[in-house]
Amino acid sequence: MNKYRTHNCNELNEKSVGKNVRLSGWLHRKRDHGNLLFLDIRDHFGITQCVIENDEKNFKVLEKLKPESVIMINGSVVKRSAETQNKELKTGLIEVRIKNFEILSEAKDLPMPVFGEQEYPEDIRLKFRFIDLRRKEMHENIKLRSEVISFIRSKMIEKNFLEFQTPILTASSPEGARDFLVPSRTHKGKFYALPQAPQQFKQMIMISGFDKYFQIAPCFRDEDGRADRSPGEHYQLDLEMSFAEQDDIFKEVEPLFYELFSKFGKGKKINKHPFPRITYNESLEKYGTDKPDLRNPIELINVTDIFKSDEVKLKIFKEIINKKGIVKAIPVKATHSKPRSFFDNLNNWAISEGASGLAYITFEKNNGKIVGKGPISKFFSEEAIKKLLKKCKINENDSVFFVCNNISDANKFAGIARQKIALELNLINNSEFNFCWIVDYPMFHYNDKEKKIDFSHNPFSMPQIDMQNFDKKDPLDILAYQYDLVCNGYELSSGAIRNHITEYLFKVFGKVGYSKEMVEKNFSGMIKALSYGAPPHGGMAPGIDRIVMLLADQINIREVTLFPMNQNAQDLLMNAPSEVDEKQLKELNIKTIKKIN
RNA sequence: GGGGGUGUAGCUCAGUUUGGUUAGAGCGCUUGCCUGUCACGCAAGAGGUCGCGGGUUCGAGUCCCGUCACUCCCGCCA
Repeated sequence: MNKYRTHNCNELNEKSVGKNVRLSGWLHRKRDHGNLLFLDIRDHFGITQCVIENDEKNFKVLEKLKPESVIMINGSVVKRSAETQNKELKTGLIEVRIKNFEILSEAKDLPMPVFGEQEYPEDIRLKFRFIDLRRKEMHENIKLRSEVISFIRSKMIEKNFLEFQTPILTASSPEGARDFLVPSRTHKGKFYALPQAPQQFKQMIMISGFDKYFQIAPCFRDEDGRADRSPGEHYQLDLEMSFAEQDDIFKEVEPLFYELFSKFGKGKKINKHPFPRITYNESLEKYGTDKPDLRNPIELINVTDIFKSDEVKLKIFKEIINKKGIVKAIPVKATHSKPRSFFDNLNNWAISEGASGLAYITFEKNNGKIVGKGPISKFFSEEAIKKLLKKCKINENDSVFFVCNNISDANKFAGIARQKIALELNLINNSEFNFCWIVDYPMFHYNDKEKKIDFSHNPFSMPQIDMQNFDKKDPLDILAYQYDLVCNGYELSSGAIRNHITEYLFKVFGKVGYSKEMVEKNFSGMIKALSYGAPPHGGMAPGIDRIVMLLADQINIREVTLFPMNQNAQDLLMNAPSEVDEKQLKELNIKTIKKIN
């Protein structure tokens, strides 16, 4: 017999009545009636009510014991009388009458309780994460994370992917995020880098002839945190396939996600695969972002023409249009019952977001005719109103918001406003998962600051053009076999078909100013590997943390991470980062410079 | 690196707009009472550098300046 327990705290039921049992767990909650004491004992599995009366010699000790102390109790299972049963609890039909007990570990006064659903400051939760993780919601989230990973792993193995580990200490490479560097002791003055992703390794696995690979891979990027992005490290389902085209990868991944979200999505509706494919340009045009929330029914419309014409006399917009600006309309249905304050508040919100405001027109029927209302309606001719209604596919109950700026800023802000307005109007159905692929990313974009062409995504992606015609085309018009998987406005994954032809890779890098020599130097392993027979290949890498976040219905990634760092990339529990001994630094040939303020 | 929000008891928060007696409530904690609770109940009590520093004022939790911490966002994230 196990020394600590005969049953866990979720196991006992009516059939156990009369048995002598031993339970171990945390003292969850005490209810002290003076001469009668109820103790809820909790473990990973559940809660069992235990009871003791004051004629027992142990009564006084238990009465004083602090919550969250770990105890082992011996007792007998008794049936509760009908009126004292607790239907909420799986073990609520019985209780354990305590005969004797042992305190296995005593708890001090708690910085935060485990019992209850009260919110607690995050720095305290992080500092005492081991207590926070005992709390029901966190415990469930982390359990879900484990189940999600197990599910993914078994599905991937079923699909004949092989799971491999790749190095954690590797080489720094240009492009991408800032690296975490690890100084080398044996090679003084040189550094390893933690991998931002196993990108080059997974390509080499294909080149090594393994056909399909996956890994639940840690990725390290020295970037600042966000609610949906941990600073420092995160996990990806890294996968790669040989002799695969874009559609082959989609076909492997779509059912995986469909099944995963069906199984763990708490009954939320999922759009059936194949998931819609939306081009990058179309996504920006319609949703103002490359990670659209398709639960939001609003679609942006370009109405620059209307504002350009003499039918509209709005001078500020015309000036911006003359400087290559555009006007994006955000048509919103059924706003007729909204008070003036609704529109004013949105305007104030826009200003607080750094925009100059959010212009709008509402419509109503007057003498059988639809007319525009609101501050800027006077600038519109009857004809302009007609055109607007037609183009935006709306009627007298609706309204249109306008954003006017240069193309990229107009799209970007219209995209944010689209989501804000939908949230205000409750247009987003939180009981569905809406997946789509964003495809046809541009290979390059123009970097305004540095006045040069840059990679807009992964430099190893295959351009959607023959190598022979590559130089004939404006690089900014070249698309890549590069795609994202998006769900409910979150980017879940990036992926690409890779460029497996060294000569072509040199050409591509050449466009952003890398000489052949620089590519050979910075990506020597990769170039070498591609030079001895590389299969065409591609893959992707969905973010595990974000998947679990969506499934757990959380908006903060720390809620699904066991031991996360705070926004300033500090581990408050382990005290990382920390200073190290002078001796350690000396071995590494490293001197720190004290920052002078 | 920049912008917004928050900071009052161990925790959640009120009080700050309009400066004025001894800074409050709930939960938790301590003590006492209580034999059927499951957010047990009842009573009493302890607990405060109002984030920190400076300033204005007869007087600052409240006004001003600075600063720190946390958080959200921008930048960054091939």
